[in-house]
Amino acid sequence: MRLSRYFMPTLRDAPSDAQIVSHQLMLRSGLIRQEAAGIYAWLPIGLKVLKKIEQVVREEMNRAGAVEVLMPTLQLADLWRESGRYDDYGDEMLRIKDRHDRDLLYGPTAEEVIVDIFRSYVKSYKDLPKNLYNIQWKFRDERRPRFGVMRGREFLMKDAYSFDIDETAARRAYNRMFLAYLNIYARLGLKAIPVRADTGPIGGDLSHEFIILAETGESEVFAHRDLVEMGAPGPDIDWDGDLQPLVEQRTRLYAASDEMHDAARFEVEAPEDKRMTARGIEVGHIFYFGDKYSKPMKAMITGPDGVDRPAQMGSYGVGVSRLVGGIIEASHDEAGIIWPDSVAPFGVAVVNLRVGAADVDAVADQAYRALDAAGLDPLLDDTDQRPGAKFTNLDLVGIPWQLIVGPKGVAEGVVEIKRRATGERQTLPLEAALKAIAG
RNA sequence: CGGGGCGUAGCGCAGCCUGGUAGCGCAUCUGCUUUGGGAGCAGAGGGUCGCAGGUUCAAAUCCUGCCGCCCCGACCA
Repeated sequence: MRLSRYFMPTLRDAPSDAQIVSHQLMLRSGLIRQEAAGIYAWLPIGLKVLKKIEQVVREEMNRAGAVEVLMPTLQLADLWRESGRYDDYGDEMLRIKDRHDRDLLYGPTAEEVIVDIFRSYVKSYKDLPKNLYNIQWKFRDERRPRFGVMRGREFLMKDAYSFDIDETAARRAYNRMFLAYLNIYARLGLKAIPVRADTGPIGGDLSHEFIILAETGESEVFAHRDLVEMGAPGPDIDWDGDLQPLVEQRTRLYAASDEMHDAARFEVEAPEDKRMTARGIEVGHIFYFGDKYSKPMKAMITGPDGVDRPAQMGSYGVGVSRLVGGIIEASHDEAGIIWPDSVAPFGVAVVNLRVGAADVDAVADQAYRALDAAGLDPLLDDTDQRPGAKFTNLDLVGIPWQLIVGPKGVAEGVVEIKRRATGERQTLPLEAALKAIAG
């Protein structure tokens, strides 16, 4: 992409509405534009990042055996009357009427719709297990939207729903999601901690929130240090096998957010040098809720004994749009965003420092074509701004590499490369520079 | 939903107290000079001062109502 033809409106000053760093950086680097409280338009590079995160989530869900669908944003109120939630949900639900005066709503979540789909096709235990997910915009009319996309009213969420014949099988489904989530966050360059979450009236221990570590995070986490260092299980586990040991390895170590924290237990379960207190952002939540929806909505499964039982369900959410802000909170410096390679809007920026000088243009072009051919999705800065402005902007936007082509270097047959994350620079011949970036 | 704050050019702000020609920086446009970390000079354009009503000879400024946005708290991907 040529920057001169692109749309990447950066701002020198952050709009005063934005208070937290990720929100300021998202506005300044032209990722989003606010249209109303908690409602944002996604501009080109913001959209690219969002799509990349979405794709990571999709790949890991698929790997864990989930199957993608796409449910509508608008849902029928009647389905919610069946589950009993229509009246309970309150003002957070955006209610709409169509021209026939029929009650609709903009979905804040999709349990009702997925149960409606599931029940109309699946009747036998032989068709289980099933895990269906979608990545779709949700709307919750929050009392107080804030923190930019971290707490918007309209947000992109991956929500998965598992269906099983009994609780034992449902636990297996839960375990798959538990481990898949750790892999997702690891691929996004994040350190995530699964913490036990309140299960509400259902009870049991099958609910976890995933909190990514960021100094500016909104909630406090207390965890055994080994849990953080243990990291993700990786993609090459046997997803159909017994995952319980891998999950237990991680759930037996102490981890709690402030509302569930028990200081006395923390001291017993973690030796002093292993006790970690940090700030974080909740970016995922998984739980098992049995027949809470399948029972009232009559999603019945016939078992091997010929008896019908409501499907045992779980649901699993990842805040995709929230992760954009979360990654920035976890990874930035004074100059701007530092994207992990896996989600960066462009892999590398080719910086032409003297647009119009034939020899410089030629080298920049050559570098751009080579990086494009190598699949690095390069951005060619062919604008007529001064060098300082280009560097400042590219640092702000956080493109992982800069390949800098200037008249001095070209005269000597070299270019410069700079790694955004570390600031490390190297001056070397073009071929070597391309190799260093393309790996 | 309780408490607090703010709406003046695309962005950041001053002016309001004490009513009297709407300003500054950045950005934008034109020209010249510049060009390795947000250039310099000269010129230009851009505003129903959130909206409505009121007071007044006169309202960005004072009064009333409404709307929008932000922050703190209780709730959430």
